[in-house]
Amino acid sequence: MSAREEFRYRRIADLLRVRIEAGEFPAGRLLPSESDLSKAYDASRVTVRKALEALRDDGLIDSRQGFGWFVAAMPVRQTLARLATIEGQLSSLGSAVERRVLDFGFQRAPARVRSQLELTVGDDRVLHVRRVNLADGEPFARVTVWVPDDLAAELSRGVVERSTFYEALPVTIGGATQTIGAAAASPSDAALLAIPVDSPVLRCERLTRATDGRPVLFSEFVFPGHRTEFVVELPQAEVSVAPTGLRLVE
Amino acid sequence: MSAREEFRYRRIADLLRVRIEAGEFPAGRLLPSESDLSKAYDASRVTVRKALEALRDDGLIDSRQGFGWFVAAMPVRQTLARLATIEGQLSSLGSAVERRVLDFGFQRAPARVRSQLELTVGDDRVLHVRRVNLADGEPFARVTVWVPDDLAAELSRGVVERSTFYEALPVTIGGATQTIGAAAASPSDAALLAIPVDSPVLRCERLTRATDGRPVLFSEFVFPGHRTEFVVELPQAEVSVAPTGLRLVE
DNA sequence: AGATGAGACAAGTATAGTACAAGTGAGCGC
DNA sequence: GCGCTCACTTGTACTATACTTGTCTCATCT
Repeated sequence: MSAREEFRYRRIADLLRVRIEAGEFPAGRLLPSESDLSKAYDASRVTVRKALEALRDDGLIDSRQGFGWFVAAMPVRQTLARLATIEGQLSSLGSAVERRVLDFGFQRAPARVRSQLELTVGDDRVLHVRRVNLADGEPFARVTVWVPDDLAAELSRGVVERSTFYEALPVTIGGATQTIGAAAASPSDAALLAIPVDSPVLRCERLTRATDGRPVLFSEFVFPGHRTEFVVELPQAEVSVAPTGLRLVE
Repeated sequence: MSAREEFRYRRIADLLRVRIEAGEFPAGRLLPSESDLSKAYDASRVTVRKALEALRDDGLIDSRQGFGWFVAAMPVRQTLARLATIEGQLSSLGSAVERRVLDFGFQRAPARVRSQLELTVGDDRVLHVRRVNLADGEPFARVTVWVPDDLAAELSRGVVERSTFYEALPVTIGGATQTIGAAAASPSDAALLAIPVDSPVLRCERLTRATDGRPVLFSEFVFPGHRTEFVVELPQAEVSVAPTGLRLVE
């Protein structure tokens, strides 16, 4: 029994969180009533309430007196967190994550990278890092990253091996645009990922921007198709949770 | 057990919206009176009124005291089914979209579909539709869809060919979870999509839920890898809904 | 001392049902 | 034509009920 679940309300909160994040209750949807939940989880209303209040503190749900508990509209950050840290997902599942750096050095940016990072021809020196990520000793991704050199001053080969770029960069991440496509494994990627040449792979490109909109990171990921897949939550337009009797007065 | 029902007025509003958008009431046409509707839907006039007022807030209908409720002259096109229907993106880009239905019929759900749609072994009849989507005459997707049969009563082969499932289903879409993976083209898909066998394809599964959380649609998409890729926006602070879209690459 | 269980009560919401005021339009008598 | 009635409509306001959350009190257990 883990320390997190020492208390019943903690355990119930975790169970509810899983159900909500699994999409059983879309944003705006009412949860079962406190009395229903207390019956379902065989706990008192006090305990169920503490669990719900804990989830409200996390911003996952909200409530209105006489109405009920409903899922808050939030899912964007959730999605970013899940997509942004594939390594984190694996490590939280107990896998031993290892980053093996193959190339590390400064060079002039290839044309595609230069345009994506909005660099000029004269000022196009970038840090180029190519590495393989392994989970439990098995390769699961080949990652290539380009960083403008003025942001890469603090980076060393050791830092890149130990931490993610999002942690190592001296800027605050504002967002990213990612493309996901299918391709056939190139001979070099096939060798790195221990898969046959031309077998299907997921190929992703991601352009990450700082909060001021400046592109700070261009990365390419290649995942073996048989081992990986993306999960995307597609929230629908928010349902109104305003009281029906509410009306604007002049 | 208490699967708490969604609010009646919202359910009635959904039913009326479908009837209006299906053209049962042309623009300017009077709807049945509130008392008629309350008899027809076996609900009180207060409830019917709330449903109508919800539709008025959406700009779909309007009312005049002593006259009645009528369909608005220029009904605001509902932004509801915005869930990245690829067809919509293509048609908005000017491509001629065509849906060619290959299979259409009722059958028992395969085990995986049954569990995803949360059906029981006794109650597992589903509508199974397989089709090919074409843009400008070129195939760009093979789509297979399963719908619980109680939701498929209104669907016909013609409806499926003319409209998207999101428009045709008599429920309001609440959200969806989508997985994206890479695979090798099967012989049948290769033939349908006019690509070589074993060439890389994007394979997506999507479970769509109604606003009350009930799974209403399970679909599988296969896209040729060389022509298509997904674009995912990962904003961190913005509240904007970030739709996931599929983009054709040249 | 804090987590939990059980309950009572207040306040808010959705719905059903009823009643009445006010607006609309068709049909009537003139 | 005009004015009127009358049936029907929406707009609004209540009551009542069942259900919900919000907030207490008190007891029990570790």
